[in-house]
Amino acid sequence: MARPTIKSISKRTGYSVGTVSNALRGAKSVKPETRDEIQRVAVELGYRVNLDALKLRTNKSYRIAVLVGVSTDAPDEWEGVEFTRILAGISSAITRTRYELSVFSVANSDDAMATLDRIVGGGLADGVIFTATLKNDPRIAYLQDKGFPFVSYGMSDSTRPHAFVDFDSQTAAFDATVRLIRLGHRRISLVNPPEDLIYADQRRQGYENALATARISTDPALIVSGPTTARTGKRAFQTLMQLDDKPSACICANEAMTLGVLSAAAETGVRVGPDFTVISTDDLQLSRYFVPPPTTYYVPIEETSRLLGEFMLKCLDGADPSETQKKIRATLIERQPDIPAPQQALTT
Amino acid sequence: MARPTIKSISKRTGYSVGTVSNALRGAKSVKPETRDEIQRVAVELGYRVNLDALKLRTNKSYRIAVLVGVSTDAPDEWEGVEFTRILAGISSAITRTRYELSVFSVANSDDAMATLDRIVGGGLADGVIFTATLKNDPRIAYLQDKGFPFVSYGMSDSTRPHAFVDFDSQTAAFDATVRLIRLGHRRISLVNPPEDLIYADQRRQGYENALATARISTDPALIVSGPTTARTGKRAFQTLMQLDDKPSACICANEAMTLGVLSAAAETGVRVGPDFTVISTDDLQLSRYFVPPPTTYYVPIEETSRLLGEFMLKCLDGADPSETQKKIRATLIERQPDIPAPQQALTT
DNA sequence: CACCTTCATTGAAACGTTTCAATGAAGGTC
DNA sequence: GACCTTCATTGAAACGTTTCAATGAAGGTG
Repeated sequence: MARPTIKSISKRTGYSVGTVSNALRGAKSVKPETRDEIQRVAVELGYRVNLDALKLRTNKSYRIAVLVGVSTDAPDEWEGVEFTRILAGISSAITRTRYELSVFSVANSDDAMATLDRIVGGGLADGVIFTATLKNDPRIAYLQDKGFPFVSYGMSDSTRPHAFVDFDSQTAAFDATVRLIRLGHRRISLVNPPEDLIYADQRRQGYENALATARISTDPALIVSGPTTARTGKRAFQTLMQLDDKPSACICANEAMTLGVLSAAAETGVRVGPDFTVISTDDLQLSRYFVPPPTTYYVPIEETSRLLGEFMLKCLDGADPSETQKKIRATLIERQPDIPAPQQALTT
Repeated sequence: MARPTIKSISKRTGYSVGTVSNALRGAKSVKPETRDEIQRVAVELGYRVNLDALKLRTNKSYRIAVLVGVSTDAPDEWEGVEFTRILAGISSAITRTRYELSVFSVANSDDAMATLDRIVGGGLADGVIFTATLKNDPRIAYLQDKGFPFVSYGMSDSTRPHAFVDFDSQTAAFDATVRLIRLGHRRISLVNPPEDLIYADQRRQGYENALATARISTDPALIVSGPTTARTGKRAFQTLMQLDDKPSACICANEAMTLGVLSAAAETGVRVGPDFTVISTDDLQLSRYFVPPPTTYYVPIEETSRLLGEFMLKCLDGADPSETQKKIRATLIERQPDIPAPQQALTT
């Protein structure tokens, strides 16, 4: 028994396929009773629309592409991004629509561009979602140029407005820095993601603003950046401990980096807490299990990702960018008592 | 300028669409020179096959569905599964084929079954990949019943053979247990995933075999199971420390659980190393940054996942199950010196 | 009653492929 | 030269939708 089609329903009810099609989509032109009857029969027969035919006809793909970056810089390292959550968030937003999620795994920028070209040129999706916006992001330039709908996780420096969901890194970094200054810290390190990411700048800005407000001079040596992995965190800590004037605290960009810093501190014999303070930024609430658990700025990734999906739908509906932009504030989770900065510099 | 179709090529070359279609697929019935000419023009025009039309006609979807489980039991907890890697692995296997990846996020078993029904009944994909096989897995029963191609990550207890890639949990658990016994441990705990998972049994089997070989009696109180999260690890450790006869070591099912155990140990004041030994199982090489870094059994998830993709393609090609089954052995990574078990029991 | 509107329905074309029976040209055999 | 094969190509149907101009019935107006 073949899969029921619009034609089966037509035959069964006696209405033409045109009417059936209209009825199923609830068009106003169909008499309510007719519509109900047809829909009833459709359910009875277990009818499901054939997406391929639909797509062919309408030239829509009913598909949302998600670009998943899998870095080849550090293939063995965890980057602290839980795509499961991101996908679940997007997924929950598009449940009950006709849309499906297509995932494209990309290794680098060239790969991403080639993939976008396949998607746009080949009609593989109606819209794209991607993360980690760059300064002068070529993906955004390309998609805006093509007029192809997209939502980015992370704002951009593009002059033309577009849909995005962003974590307010600047405020989080500002708050974290202020917090440390209040505790008496003067030498504060910023453990940052790669410099070509937009949010690296946002974090730096927040950090520097806080220092400037407190009239503390900035020191470039205190800012370390690299892939958002534990390895980077570990190396960062080791490098910082080589300085003549060592920091007494650091602010990490994500959980993986925090883990690396803690690991390096433990190896070096630096006691996190009394000697050195670590502040994290969390996606997963994972850092509460670190030793010791650091104070953190938390952003609920799944909820955030749901917004990505919702904005995507709005975009596809032709919504104005102003309706599809949102900055998310982090929640502070205090895990360490407010230990004041050590009175004398670390001597390691 | 619209997207070029087979018809554009037909017009341009003068050959009929039928010939063009055949030529593009390299059918033998087309004269080589004709074929070359058509293919040249196709490239020239930037022709790309319209997948929707193709699918409609052939009734294939050229799509592989991946079920991503996102547990709602512990929505806030990290389950230690990096889907990015799994997707990247599968992705790399199907690059250069016509297949694409569709991701379906499912919350629980019912959800998974409903999703499968949509996929199979709606022709949303040609094959399915999913993880974490259960005892008496309803997904496997359903798919085998429908004769729908699938590859599972994890073997099953189904009586009919099917494609799978599995991590050899039993051997890893056996080896870990033997290792601890050699170090003098007699009270060894197994921190296990939920009991309905096939690999929970495999781990238990390996563990019990090792104990039996050493003529050490088993104690049900030493086996704790729950979602593969840090929370479970933490609670497990706390529970174990309530026992009169406490264990001196434990074997965790994944990195998240290990992290939880380490966290609980630190809070309880138990010194991991001298007082208590932790052995982990790694997907991500993340545990090397734990404090202290535990010895671990590592399985390279990305490579493993590539196999999932390759087996899927073979299945779709009608390969025999015997060609699409593989058990992966873990690699031992020793991170702790071989500290013998403490001579006297823990007193916490 | 002739005419116009409104409303519900129909029928056919179109989307871009694949597939397959039919066509016709070229070459071989007797 | 009549007949049969082989080979390359053609033309049209089919896949399951949506869309839109056309149809016709019912109701309203003068």
